[in-house]
Amino acid sequence: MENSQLEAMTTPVAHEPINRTALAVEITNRLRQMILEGQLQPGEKINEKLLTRQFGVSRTPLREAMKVLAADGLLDLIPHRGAVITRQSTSEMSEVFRVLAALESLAGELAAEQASDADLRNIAALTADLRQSYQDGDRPRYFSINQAIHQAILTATGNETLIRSHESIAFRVQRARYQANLTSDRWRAAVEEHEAIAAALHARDAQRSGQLMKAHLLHKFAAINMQRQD
Amino acid sequence: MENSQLEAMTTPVAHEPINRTALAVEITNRLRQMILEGQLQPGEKINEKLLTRQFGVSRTPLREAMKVLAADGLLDLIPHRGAVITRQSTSEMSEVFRVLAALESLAGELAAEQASDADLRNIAALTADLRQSYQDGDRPRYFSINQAIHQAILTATGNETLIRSHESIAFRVQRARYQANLTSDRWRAAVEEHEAIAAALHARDAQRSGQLMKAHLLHKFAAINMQRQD
DNA sequence: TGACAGAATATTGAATTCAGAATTCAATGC
DNA sequence: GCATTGAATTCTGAATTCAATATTCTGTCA
Repeated sequence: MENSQLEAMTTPVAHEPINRTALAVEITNRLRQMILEGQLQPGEKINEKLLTRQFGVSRTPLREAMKVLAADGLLDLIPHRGAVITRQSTSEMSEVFRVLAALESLAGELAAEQASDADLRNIAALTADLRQSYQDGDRPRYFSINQAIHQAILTATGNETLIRSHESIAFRVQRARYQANLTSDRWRAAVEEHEAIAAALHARDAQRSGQLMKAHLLHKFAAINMQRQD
Repeated sequence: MENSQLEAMTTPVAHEPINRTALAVEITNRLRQMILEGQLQPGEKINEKLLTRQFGVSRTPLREAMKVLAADGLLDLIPHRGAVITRQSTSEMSEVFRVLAALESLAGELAAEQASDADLRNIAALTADLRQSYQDGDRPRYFSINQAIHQAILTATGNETLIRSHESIAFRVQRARYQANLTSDRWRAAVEEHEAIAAALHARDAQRSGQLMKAHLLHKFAAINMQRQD
């Protein structure tokens, strides 16, 4: 994948052997990952003792991570009773997707205005890869590229605030179990939507790009929601 | 130990007792308030020792609060070098307002669809109060009602996710709002915009309501931005 | 004087300890 | 048998301690 741009951005100074970077941040990311990947199930209680053993750290950084994830809405902190992974009802999912659609719509608008030509070429290339992965029936690769495209559009806006707030909300619907199901119809439609978005961006049509992004997100929600009815 | 005596001596003012059951949350809120009110200036470094004395707590809950506020974008954590209050450049303000405008636009749409009749009556009443405060030239009251209206519209959407993410972003420009003055022209225009929004909500015109909210926010930013040029 | 090395000090990050609240579980009475 | 009480245990929240890093201070030498 074309990560060279991203990597360049995240390297301000040379030092920092990864292991040394703030333990609490590392724990926050790993714990978040565990939740997103479904290793920790919604409704499940966090076992501090177990996790500190797994991570090989004390409770202090773990608890800091928990506070952060709670602020992000991934955990519910119950006073004197611990933390539980937040449950996601369909209505909450609907809430999240409305907000996400608004943010990605804005991203579409801003990207059409602000993206560099290189950004657009990158997005176009990724979109071609996306179709290829669809034609190959390679789901893991498809999801990975799909995420990379959304990320690339966000990044191309140059709006750090948008990127960050999108990230903190998107986390909540990126849990692994939602990716498992993708009907063949929806898959094809999603690829076409992405191609339309790439075209709108190429044409620098902010309004259309924004509308397409919004629709894309709402369709995605509709598809997931459909599955969940089973 | 003798800590209580020491604290009593070194603590400038007698603070109200802190709710022990939610100390970390309490500290998070107080620290956030201090940043928003400008008691801690952008660019300023957090002095842990001083703050723990002021709050009468140990470093543990304070540091947890710092982590949360950093995740919210109010602080920058620099490894082994402490935390500094994030600066607000005009370009960052611009970023924030774009995002805020997108979120409030969504709030306008959703409120037009979802608000109860009681919600709408409440918003209409507040809008009338807003005009009154404008005619009275009562700025503090105007700001207070203005904020109440935005809050009421958000609340009327019933979308908790929207409310929370709006809140965390709005925090960041409330710092500017404390200082922001209001020209007489902008003041009148703002009142009229609010009346138009209330009318669109009353008509349950989601699209129009959303558009008006977006425009209102962007106008507000333009006004603040104008001031800052001086 | 001013630049530098290295010691002294202060600050940060994380582990450990301590206090208090919640949960478990056994004993008692009905 | 079942509910209730209260001690034992476990867990959570916060303070304290300890280790690592950064900063300041001081003395030396050019």
